[in-house]
Amino acid sequence: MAGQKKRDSGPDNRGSIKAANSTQDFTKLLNHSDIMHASVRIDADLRRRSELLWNDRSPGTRGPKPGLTPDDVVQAAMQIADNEGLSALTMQAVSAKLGLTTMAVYRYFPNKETLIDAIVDAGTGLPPTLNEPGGNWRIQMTRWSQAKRAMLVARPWLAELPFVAAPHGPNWLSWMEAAVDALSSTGLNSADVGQMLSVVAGYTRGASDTAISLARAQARGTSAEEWAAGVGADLGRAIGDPRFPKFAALITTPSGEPPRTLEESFDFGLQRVLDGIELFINSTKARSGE
Amino acid sequence: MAGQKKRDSGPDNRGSIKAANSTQDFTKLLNHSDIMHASVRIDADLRRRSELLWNDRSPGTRGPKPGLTPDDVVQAAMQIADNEGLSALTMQAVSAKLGLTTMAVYRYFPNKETLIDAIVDAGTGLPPTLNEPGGNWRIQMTRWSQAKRAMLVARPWLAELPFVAAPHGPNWLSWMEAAVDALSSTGLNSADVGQMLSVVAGYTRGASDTAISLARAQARGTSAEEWAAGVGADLGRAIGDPRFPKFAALITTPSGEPPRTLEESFDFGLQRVLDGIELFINSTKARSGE
DNA sequence: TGTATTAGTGTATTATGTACACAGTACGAG
DNA sequence: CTCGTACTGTGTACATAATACACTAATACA
Repeated sequence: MAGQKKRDSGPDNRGSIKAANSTQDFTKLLNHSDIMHASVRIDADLRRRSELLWNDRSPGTRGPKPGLTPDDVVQAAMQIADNEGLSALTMQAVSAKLGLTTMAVYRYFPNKETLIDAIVDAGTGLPPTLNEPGGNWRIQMTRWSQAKRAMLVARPWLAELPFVAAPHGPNWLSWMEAAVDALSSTGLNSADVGQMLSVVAGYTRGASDTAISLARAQARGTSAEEWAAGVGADLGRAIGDPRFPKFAALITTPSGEPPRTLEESFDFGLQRVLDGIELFINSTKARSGE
Repeated sequence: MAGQKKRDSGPDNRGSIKAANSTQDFTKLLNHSDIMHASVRIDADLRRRSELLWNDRSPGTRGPKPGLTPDDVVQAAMQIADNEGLSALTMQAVSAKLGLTTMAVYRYFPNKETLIDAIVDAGTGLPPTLNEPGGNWRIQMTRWSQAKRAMLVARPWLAELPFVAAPHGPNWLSWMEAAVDALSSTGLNSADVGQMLSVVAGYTRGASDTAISLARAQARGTSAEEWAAGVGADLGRAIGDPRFPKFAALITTPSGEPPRTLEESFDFGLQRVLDGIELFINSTKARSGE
């Protein structure tokens, strides 16, 4: 707590001051009309976490040199989450991997929550480059969505955390930037760009859940076959149950074509979503005077 | 462990046997072609949880009567999650609310994980009735999606758990049943119905994240204004940062119209998604004869 | 040079899940 | 009718984990 308070009250809070002035602008993005007051008290917990996430900690020249960088700690924590899952990510596991005592980790991150904020952003990573030659918004958003899904599947523990809840780190913002950039070429106004972004981002997140669940099972050592058999058996409880006739029929009716993979299914759904967006873009264009 | 093993090996495992026979059918729903083997070993952890979730525990006539029903325990646990959040849901809190010792709870649920499986399904509740007169698939799916979002917002702790991960309880299946029922009137084949379902369900889940995050903050005592100010300040870090020019422009450009509420924004996006689905339905109809 | 500052250690506390042994109760077989 | 078995609830004990606190040692600047 002591070290943390010191960091909190540092002189370096320009970010939040700047932001407070433009709060009302975000209501557009947040699409929430109740919140147009310019000087509401900011949620204290969020601000603290956000500052810890963004502020490069002041070097502080005195005393012994740290043996590690904060990024070393983040990398160790991420490896644990990758290899053994989020539940294995304990402060003791991190310190052991780093060859330190448990409490030494607290010199780098004031508590576990802050460390998790850090690995969420680090694990998110940077988006792929989208604006390659020959692309249009649709191709770019397809790549964006696929890349985001791949990122979530590669680190299934990311989806185990309350995700959209702030704080948002620089990597997360980079993903937003890339998508806004791609959607800007549609000619939509900024409100509609934000809207279309949230449609694609929403679909991407929600429709990745099944693949994320599989990835988590695989990280735990379960084979894809075992996982599928388990889910299948679970859903199979609908069969013969009078409460679920249509669903039971759905999963027992053979369809001619070979079944899609999870990824093909995601891509197929994504194209339906993009169809809907395209329809909107075209009708907006038509309406606003060709 | 002892009590649990007893329940595991009861004679009542018809569900899993039945399901094992039809595993290959689910591959269609799961859209995963790798998994067409009929007799793969089922993921042990999932099966145990699933059985505990579905099997009404055999009454067992001997001994003292239980003072409570399992549902009493579920209700108590849900109240705690509702009022104080998932992190306040401890076995001690549940037992205290019930007026029992901590270990007594273990007579009703062999471990915390199982209790959580139970409150997830209980918290999911039943879907609304969709097939009222004058509806079509689009109206019905709109209601379905809105209701599911409302359910998630009402119990934001549901989205804090790895959701799509099985086991799926009867209430969850009821939601599936309702959606499949609604989509059946489109004339799509079963594979496509499953596909459209996963598009709507995916969008619904993912696009609800922001509202869920707000709901969680509110449950914690943060006002909507504080939450929005915090998120706004957080996103505002993009302003002036050379890495995020487009995003910064997006959130600072004033738009003429009044901003949408979170709910309006969700609904608007949902209609774009349904537009895409409708396009697909129509083109499928056109292609297959008409 | 010495003092303030900081990195890392060691120990203690608290919260939590859960194993285990026991006490009391009530049904049903003898 | 009664006794043993199966079952509910209690009390205690323990392992894991987060983290507070006091301490040692190192090091740059006044």
